Formats: sequence, C-alpha cells, structure tokens
Amino acid sequence: MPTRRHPDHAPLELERFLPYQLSIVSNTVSQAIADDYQARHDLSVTEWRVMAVLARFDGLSAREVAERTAMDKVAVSRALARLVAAGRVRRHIHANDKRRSVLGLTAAGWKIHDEVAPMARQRERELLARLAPEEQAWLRCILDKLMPDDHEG
Amino acid sequence: MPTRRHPDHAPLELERFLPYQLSIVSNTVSQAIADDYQARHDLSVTEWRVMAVLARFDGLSAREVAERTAMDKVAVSRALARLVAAGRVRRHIHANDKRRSVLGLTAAGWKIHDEVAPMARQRERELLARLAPEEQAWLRCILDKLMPDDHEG
DNA sequence: TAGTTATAGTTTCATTTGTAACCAACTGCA
DNA sequence: TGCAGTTGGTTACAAATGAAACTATAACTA
Repeated sequence: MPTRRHPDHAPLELERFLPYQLSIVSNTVSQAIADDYQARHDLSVTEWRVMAVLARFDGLSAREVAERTAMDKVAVSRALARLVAAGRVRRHIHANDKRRSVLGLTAAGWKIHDEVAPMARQRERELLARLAPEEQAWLRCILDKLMPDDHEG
Repeated sequence: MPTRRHPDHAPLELERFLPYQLSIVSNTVSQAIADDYQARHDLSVTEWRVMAVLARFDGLSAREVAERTAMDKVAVSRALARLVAAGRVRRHIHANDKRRSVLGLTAAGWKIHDEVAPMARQRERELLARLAPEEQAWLRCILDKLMPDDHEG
C-alpha cells in the first residue's frame, strides 16, 4: 500500500482509540438489534426505547421518559406522536397538571413489547457469548463505572 | 412515584442492558471530544475522523478512507468536499486510475491535527482515569474482541 | 475491440435529527 | 389577584444522514 507514516505528528491510531472503538461496537450492536424489529414492526430505535421504558414504568410523563431514555424531549415527543397514532401507547392528561401527559402501553403495545424484548435479550446474549465469563463480568462492572452520573441505575 | 411494575411481561431494564449502556457511554464520550474542536475549528466528527485517518495513512483514496473510518462513502465524499474547500486536505488524481483520488493533509490540515489529536488523547485518558488499572486493561481487551471482524486492527 | 460488468466518487431527494422559538399551564411572590 | 419566571410539550426550520440514481473510468470477456 502506498502510504507513508508521519510519526513526528503523533497521529491517532483510530482502531486503538477507545472512543472510536466504543462507537463502532455500539453502532454495530444497536443496528443488529434494530434490524430485528425495524422492518417487522415499523418501529424506530427511539420508539422502541420509549416503549421499553413505559413497559417498566407505567404512567410516566414525556419528560420522565426523556430522562430515563437519555433522549432529548423533542425526540421523545416525536416518538410518542407516532406511537400514539399507531395505537401502541395511550396518553391522557395528568389530573393535577394539565401540561403533563400520563403514558402507558396499550394492549397492542404490550404485544409488540413481548415480541421484541426477548429478541433484544437474545442479541445481548450473543454479544456476551463472544467473551469469556470473566470478561463478561468485567464488562458489566466497567460500563457501570463509565455511565455518566445522571444515568446510573 | 406513581408507577406500576409489570413483572409478568419481563420488561427490559434499559439501564442494565448492554447495548443501551454502550450507546450512552459512547455518545457521551464522543460528544465531549467533539465539543472540544467543533466550535473552535468548525470541524464535524466525520471530518475529524477523515483527518485522523489521513494523518496516519497518507495517499489513501476516498474508498480506503471510508473503510478505515467505518463510514459510508457518501459521508466521506461530503466530508472531503468540505475539507478540500477549507484547504485542509489536498486531493489529486491517481496516476494509473483517473477515478481514484489521492488524499493527504495540507500544512493547514496538519496544524489542526496537531492541536486536536492531543485533546482527543487527553479525553481518552480522562475516561480511563475513572477505572482501576486492571479494569483499563480488561476494557481494551474486551473491546478488541467485540470489534466487528472487518474493523480489527 | 465491442459489449458487459464492476468500481470510484458525486449528486439528488427523502427522511431524520437537532436547535430554537413557541404556547399553554403551573408556581412563587408582591 | 396579577405579574415574572419556570416547566411540559409541540412546532418550525435548518442541518445532517442515508438510499438510490447517476457519471466517468477501468476491467473483463467473448
């Protein structure tokens, strides 16, 4: 290959650069999961994340969904608009605060959830299967530490 | 908080779900780095990645840049258009193949590179500083294993 | 060497995403 | 009350992104 090196400039080795590796691994994995449900259920990643949060915490407001998914409120608003239109999420208005919405999955939403969640878990298992049990434990521990403080469990 | 649980539906715990954690950590880190140079140098993430690759491998074609950055060729084409227009990358035509471009950083490109690369490295150090030395080693090892085959070093 | 197929790169167009402005409802306080 | 500031959520517009079509060159094949 006709390439010269420039050691004097100390160029970054992208393929050993952690932020880059993280981004590749993360995108590859997320895309693999998304491929499972995107075509089949016409569901975007953001929509699925909203559904996943509502599956765990019924009655959240849009802002709370945004907090828990680490998405910004506009993205959540758009995802909710589609999910409500598709009859997957029900939305009514908070009794004591008319600005706030009270969200939850509909029966149709649960049906999709119960199909997608196991697939997602399966993909996670496949990812971990590439690692030794010891490494799996370290990865969990390390990611917990690297999660920004405002998204810790 | 007025939320009910639905254990019968086995909802995903997003904050313990590896693909989700990866995506949060990756986005947070990449954004932190991007903030360093985006405003200062009017440089997008994709543009920086192209520059980083050209810093290491002088004379690559656009397709080879796309391979090494794991970006698609349209994104690379656009990034290159901006970089060339800004005088940060030079592009001439391959002697034996008039379709191919031969790319490299200009003096101005190197100047920016030599400012941004150390900042990026510093951010990587800050990320690793949150981990014990033992964990740092495991993380490197684990990410190498998780990198898709077509992007291994 | 004509005709086909493949490759490098760009352009076009539709979709997605992000930012800022916006509206409506709530809160605090004089 | 009534006005200032805040918060929940949507809308509008601009920038980024992706898929497919397109141009030009090169390679292969009969």
